[in-house]
Order: sequence, then C-alpha cells, then structure tokens
Amino acid sequence: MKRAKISSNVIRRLPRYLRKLDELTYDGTDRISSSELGRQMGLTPSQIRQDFSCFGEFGQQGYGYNIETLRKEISQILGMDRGYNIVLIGVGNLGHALIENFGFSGHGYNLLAAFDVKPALIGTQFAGVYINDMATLPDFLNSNKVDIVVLTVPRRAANSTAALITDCGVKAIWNFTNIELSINNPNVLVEDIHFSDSLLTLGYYLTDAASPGSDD
Amino acid sequence: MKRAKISSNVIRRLPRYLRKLDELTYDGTDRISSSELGRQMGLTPSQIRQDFSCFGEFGQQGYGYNIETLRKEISQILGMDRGYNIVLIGVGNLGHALIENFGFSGHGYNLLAAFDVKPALIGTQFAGVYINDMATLPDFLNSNKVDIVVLTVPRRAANSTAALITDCGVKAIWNFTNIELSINNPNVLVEDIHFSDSLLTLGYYLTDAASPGSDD
DNA sequence: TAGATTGTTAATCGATTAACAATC
DNA sequence: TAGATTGTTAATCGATTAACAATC
Repeated sequence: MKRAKISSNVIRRLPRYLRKLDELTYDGTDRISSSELGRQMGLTPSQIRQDFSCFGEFGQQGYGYNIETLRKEISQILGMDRGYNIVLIGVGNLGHALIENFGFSGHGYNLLAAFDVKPALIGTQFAGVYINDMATLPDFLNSNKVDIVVLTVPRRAANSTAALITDCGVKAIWNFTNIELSINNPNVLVEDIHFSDSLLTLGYYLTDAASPGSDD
Repeated sequence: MKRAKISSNVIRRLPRYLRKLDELTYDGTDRISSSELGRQMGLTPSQIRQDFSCFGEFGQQGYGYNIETLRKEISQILGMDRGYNIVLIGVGNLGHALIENFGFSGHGYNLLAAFDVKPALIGTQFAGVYINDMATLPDFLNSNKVDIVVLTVPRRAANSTAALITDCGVKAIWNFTNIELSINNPNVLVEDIHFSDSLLTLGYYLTDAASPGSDD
C-alpha cells in the first residue's frame, strides 16, 4: 500500500467520494467515469483521477470505475475495515445525540462505552451503550485497546480530560469542545469539529453576498 | 469595505483568529505581533499579515496589532454585528444540544424559534426558545426576516425541508443532515457539518500513523 | 476494430513564504 | 533616534487542470 505525503486536501475529499458512491449504489448505478462523477460532484475529471491515483489504479480505460470496487478501496484507505474502538466522554445532549444517531458501527467503528460524571447517568444506557463513571475511565483505557476518544465534555473540562486520556495512551481525539486542545504529545491526533467556525464562515458569505449589490 | 475574490482558505482562518484573540484577551494580553501570533497558532507571520491585508490595515509598524481592535475588525468582517436571525428545524438530541449549548447570541446571532413535527415537543421551550409546529413554519418565515436556518432534521426529511425553506426565501442553511442537499437556487448558501467526513479523516490519519512503522 | 476513458506527465494557476522599504 | 514590525511586492512552492499516449 503506497502511503506517502498525500495532501490533506486529497484526504478530505475521500469521505465525500465515499458518500457519493454510496448514493450511486443506492440508486442502482454500478459504474461511473471520472467525468460523470466530476459533473455530479462539482470537481474536474482530472482532479478525480489524480486523487485516486495517489493510492493505486482503480479504474479501467474505456470503462471508468466500478462503483463497488472503488468504494471498497476508499473505505480501506480510510481504515474503515480496521474495527477501531471508540469511547465517548461526556454524555450531555451532544454526546447523547452522537451515541443514538451518528451510526458508529455503520462506519466501521465500535463504540465500546460512554463516560460521564453525573450520577443520574451512570449505569444507564443509550442505544445499547453503557454510561460508566468517569472515575473508572483510566482503568477502562488501560484494559481495553481504545483507538479514538470522542470528546463531548463541557469546555472547562476539555484540557484536563484530554491530558487524562493521552496519559493513558489514547492516540486520537475527535474534539467537539470548540477549543484548541493543548496536548504536548505530538503523536496524538486531534480532529476538531468547531461548530462556531462553521457558522461564522456561513455568516461571512451571507454578509459578502449582501454587500456588492446594495450597501444597506 | 473592500470585498473581492478572497479565497476560502483565508475566510476559514478568520474564525480561528477570532478564537485566538478571545483567548489572548481572556489572558489579559492587549497587543501581539504577527510573529508571536504565528508562533502560537502554527502559522507563518507572512501568512497572517497577508490574511489581514485582504481586508485593510489593522496593525502598526513597530508595534503589532492591538487585540481589541483586531478582534472588532474581524468580527465585523464575519458579519457578527449584523444581528442575523436564525431558526432551527428539527429538535432531536442534536437540535436540542445546539439550542442549549451552542451560544448563538454569544456569536451575535438571534435564535428566534425552533420547529418540529413531534406533538410532545410543540409548545415547550428550551433555554427560552419555543418549539413550534412545523406546519406553521411557512407563515413564520414569511412574516419574519430569517437569515439562516439550522437544519437538524432526520436525513429523510432533509431535502424536502430544504426545498420548503428555500421556497420561502431563506438564503443560508447550516446543514447537519450529513447529506449533500440538492438545492436548485444558486443563491442559497449551504454550510455543511459532515460529522462522518470528519471522523473518517481522523480514521485515515490513524491508519496512516500505524502504517509506516510496523505493518501489523 | 473503434470509441471511450484511464493514469500520468506537463502546464497553469493560486496560495504560501520570503524579503524589504516604509514607518511607527 | 534606534529597534521593531508592518503592508506589500516578488519568489517559491504546491495543488489543480490540461493534454495525451496507453489500453480496455
């Protein structure tokens, strides 16, 4: 498997391809050319072929790409077949929403358990996932291979929780706390969902769209 | 106000600057140079000066940038002073989480109301925001200036709801449904929060990090 | 076979970085 | 004033697009 210096732009397009391929499969399509895929996704055929060629040769001249094959390749590149184990910390509304609606298993992940400090939550379960006492978290992390932690704790607990879990060897954090985590271990991966960055960006474009026409 | 062809890369860094400036303000700092800001954010001083210079001259030679001034400029560029009105549609766990925890007003937005189809929810309120019957949505949109709709409905309702609201003149959608909305009006702005894209990206890097060292 | 479409190399375009005169 | 740091122009780097020989 060739894996070398692939740009983050390419990587972030892979899940989009995957989503599109699922949609095409659902619609009953079984093959597609780079030009048709580009048309549907708003990308150039060149870019699509370049993107795929970072990882191998998945197409066939004169035919295009077989959707099932391509989907399998991309899901493998993304590691969806690795059965990564996940733990969620902080079962507020957002944590709750992710447990019940995100569909971890549908993406190839195992959501092993959730943790919270709130006594009323401890021992209950949502969608088959038990909520455990935060106090038992280090023990849990030490006795289970946990690949990814979903961090949905309140902002004030973000950095201390991050420190706790990275000390226990967790190497990847899916961060919903809307702060930039300060982690001194350079091997820990952090993927942020910054709600506010997203909404403010939308606010910019809205302001921009209103600007040139009339300066009200 | 100069507004011309500013790249999306620049725009998406603006909220990050804002977050950093808020943090610096909280820490009691009142000025900063592009090199120190770059050091703290992992950007080059050149890039920071280039970014800001897209919008004006906010610094001072030999001094740097006044944090309060810079913050005000950026928040204006993002349109945070425009008092945009927002409506949220779909009060499941996620919608609920956003209403209670996102802090729309803290970002300069007015969350006017929420809508859902579930009878048990209609007429109740969370954090002072009333949940109204979806059936009353068109009336509401026609009699109120609603700038942005937060779309937190189930996936199956995504496109029909998007069609409904764009027909009522809504020009911006903050989309949490994890599908690519099909909207035929090119003037409607859509900003997606694709949870799965984010997690899959993290999965890629995790897989990648495990790859070169040992192929286990 | 002829037509279609890939994978890849070369060309272009845009974004980031470096350099430096201007100036607080 | 001297030192620091900006805003901006030029240089570099990287990503996207175009072109085309290979081939299914």
